Amino acid sequence: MKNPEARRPTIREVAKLARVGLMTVSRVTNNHPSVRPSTRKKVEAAIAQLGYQQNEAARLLKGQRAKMIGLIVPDLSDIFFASCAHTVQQIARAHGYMTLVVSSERDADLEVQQAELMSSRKVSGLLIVTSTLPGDDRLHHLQGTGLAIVAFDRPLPGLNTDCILVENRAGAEEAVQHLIQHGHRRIACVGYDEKTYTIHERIQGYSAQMNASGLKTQITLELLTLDGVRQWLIEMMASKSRPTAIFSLNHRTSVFLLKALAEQKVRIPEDMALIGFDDFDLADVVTPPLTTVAQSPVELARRAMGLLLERIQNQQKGASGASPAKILLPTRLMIRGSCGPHKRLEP
Amino acid sequence: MKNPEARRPTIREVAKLARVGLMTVSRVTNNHPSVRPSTRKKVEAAIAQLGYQQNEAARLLKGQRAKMIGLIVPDLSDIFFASCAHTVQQIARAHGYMTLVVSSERDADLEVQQAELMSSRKVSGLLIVTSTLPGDDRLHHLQGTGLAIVAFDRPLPGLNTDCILVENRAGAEEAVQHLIQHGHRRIACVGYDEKTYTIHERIQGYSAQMNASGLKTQITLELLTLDGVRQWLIEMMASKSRPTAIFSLNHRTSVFLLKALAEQKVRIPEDMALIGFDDFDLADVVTPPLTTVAQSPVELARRAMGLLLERIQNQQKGASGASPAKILLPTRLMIRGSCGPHKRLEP
DNA sequence: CTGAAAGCGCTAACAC
DNA sequence: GTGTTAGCGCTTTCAG
Repeated sequence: MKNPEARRPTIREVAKLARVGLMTVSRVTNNHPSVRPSTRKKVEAAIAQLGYQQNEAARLLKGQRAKMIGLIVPDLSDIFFASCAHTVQQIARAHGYMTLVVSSERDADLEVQQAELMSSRKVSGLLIVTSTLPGDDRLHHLQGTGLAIVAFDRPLPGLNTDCILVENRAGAEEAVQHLIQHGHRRIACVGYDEKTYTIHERIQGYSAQMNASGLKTQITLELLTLDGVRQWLIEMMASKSRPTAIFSLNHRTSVFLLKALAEQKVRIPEDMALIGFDDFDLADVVTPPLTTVAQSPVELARRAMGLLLERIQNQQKGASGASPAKILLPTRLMIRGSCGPHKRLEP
Repeated sequence: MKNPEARRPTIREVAKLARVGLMTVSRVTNNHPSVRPSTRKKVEAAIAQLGYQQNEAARLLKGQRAKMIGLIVPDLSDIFFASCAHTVQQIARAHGYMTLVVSSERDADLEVQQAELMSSRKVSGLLIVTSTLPGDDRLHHLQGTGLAIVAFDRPLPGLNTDCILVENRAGAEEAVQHLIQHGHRRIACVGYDEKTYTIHERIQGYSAQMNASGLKTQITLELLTLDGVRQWLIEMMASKSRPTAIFSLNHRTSVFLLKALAEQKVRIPEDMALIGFDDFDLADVVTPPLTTVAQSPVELARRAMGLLLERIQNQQKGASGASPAKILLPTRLMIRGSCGPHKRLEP
C-alpha cells in the first residue's frame, strides 16, 4: 500500500536512476519527439520503477495548464444538468482530467465570476450551460487566451465558441403538430423563463406551428409555482374559449399541471390533453403516462466533451482554432397516453 | 474589464508598492499575527490597489493545500447525490473553495483511485459517500496526513472519521409499523444492493420490527430491473401466502413496482399497499400518491460540509483532531395514499 | 516585528 | 539528442 502523501519522487530522482539529465525525463513525460527510443525506454523504466508522477503545481507555476476542466451549469440539483455533469466528469476522468463543478444558480454574475476563477486556476477547458442573457458578453475576454470554451444547451452570447444545442424549436413544432393531429384547435402554451434561450426557441416553435395551421396562440408565462398553475387552470376551465390541450414548456410546469389537473378532477386526456417538454423517469408511471418531448442530456454532454477535448488538443499543438462547430441534436417525441388514444410505446 | 489571463501582480510588486519586504506581504495575506497594524494597513491598501491574489500554484509548490475540496459520490446522475453535490458545492463556494466532483460509479477501486488522486492534488478536504465494503480499508492511509475526510450517508469502513448518517434503521421500523397499523400482517421487503450500508440498515429495521410484532419476514433482494420486479410480482400475486403490503428498500425498486402494479392491474392500496424508502418529487403525483420514508440530501450535505470546514480550520491551526463526530439525521414518514385511507399531507 | 536568502519541482531557452 | 541554467511566485528558515 503506497502512501500518496509520502514525498513523491521528483524528476531529479528519475533522472538519476535513468542516468540521464532532467530535461530528458521532462521530454519523455511530455511526449517530446526528440528523444532517442532507447533513451526513452530507459526513462520510462525508471518512471515505472519509482512510480513517478508529474507535480501539477510545479507545471502550473511554469505556466502550463492544469489537467482540469471546469463545468458550469445553472442548477446542479436539476436532474437534467446532473446527468450532464455525470457524463462530463466520466469522460474527463477517462482522459486524465479532473472536473471542477459549479452551479451558477441561474445567476449570470455568479457564472462570470466562477468562470474567471476557473480561468485563473488554469483549467484546460471550460464547459458552460450559460445563464447570461443575450448582449452580455462578459465572458468574451476569456477567449483566445489558450482557454478552450464550449457552450452547450444554450449558445454563449457574443462568443464564437463551439456549441452543442438541442432542436428546441423543431421539438416544439412536433409536439404541437401531434396535438393538432389529435383534433385539438385551442392549444395553450404555458411555462416560465421565456428569456432563456431554450424556452424562447420552444415558444417560437409553438407559435410557428400554430400560425402555420391557422390557429390562435394562447401563451401564458410565469407559471412556475403550483399555486400559479392551479389558479391559471381554474381560470382556464371556466373561460369560454377554454383550451382542450396544453403544451408545457418546462418540466416543473408539467409536474404542477399534473398535480393541478388531478386536484381539479380534470381527466387527461378526455377533458384536457397534455404534452410536456423534457422527458423524465416517471413519465410513464403517472396516470395517464405523459407524452413528452425528450432530449438527451447524456448525448449533449458527450458531444460537448468531445469538442472540448479536441479544442484542448489543438491548442496544445499550437494549431489556431478551427472555426467553431455548431451541432444540433434532435429531440424525440415520446408518445404515451396524455394526448389521446394511441398505442403505448416502451421507453 | 480586467483580463484574468493578463499577468497578475505578484507579491513582489505589492511589496514594492507598499515599501515593505516580501515576507510582510506574505504574512498579511496569511493572517499572521506578528505584523504591526499600521504596516498591515499599508500592505492591504497596496493589495487592493493592484488587485493582487495569491498564486495557488506557488503555494502548492511550497507544500500548502489547495483551496479545493473533493467530493466523491456513487452516482452523480442520481438525483439524491446530485442534490448533495449541489449543496456541497454551494457551501464550498461561499467559503472560497472550489469543488472537484467525481462519480465513483459504485466502484470501490475507482473510488480509492480518485481519492488518492485528489489527495495528491492537495485538496484541503475530502467528502465521501463510499462504495467500499466493510473490511476494505484502502482509504486508511489518507488519514492523518493533514487531509480532512468526512464520510456521509455511509460510514467509511475502518476509518475513524467524522460521519453524518441517516437513521435508516429507525426509518424502516417506522415504515413497517405504519403498515402494521393499517392492519397488514404479510409484509414483503424488496430491493437490491443489500451489501450497501444504508440498505443493510433498512433491512435490519424491517426485520426487527417484524420480529417484534411476531410477524414472519419475507425478503427478496436483487430486484433492480423492471423485468425482475414484474416477474416477482406475478409470482407473489399467485402465491397463496401473498403479501398484502410491500416495503421497498430502494427508490428504483419503488418506481418499478409502481409500473408493474399498474400493468398487472393490482390496485393500490386496496389489493396491495406500498411504501418506499426515499422520497421524490413526483411521489404525490403518481396514482395513488406514494407514502415514503424521506431523507434530506440537502441537510446531509450541509452537515457534512460543516464538519469538513471545521476539520480543515482545526488542521490549519495545528490542533490535533478532536475525536470524530458521528451525527445521525432523522427520516420523515411522508404519509400519502398508498397504504390505505389517510388524510393527505402536503409535502 | 521585519527582511534576505533558499528552494519547492518543473520546463523554456539555450548550449553542447 | 541531450544536458545546463535560470527562474515561475511563494513560504520557510533564520538573521537582524
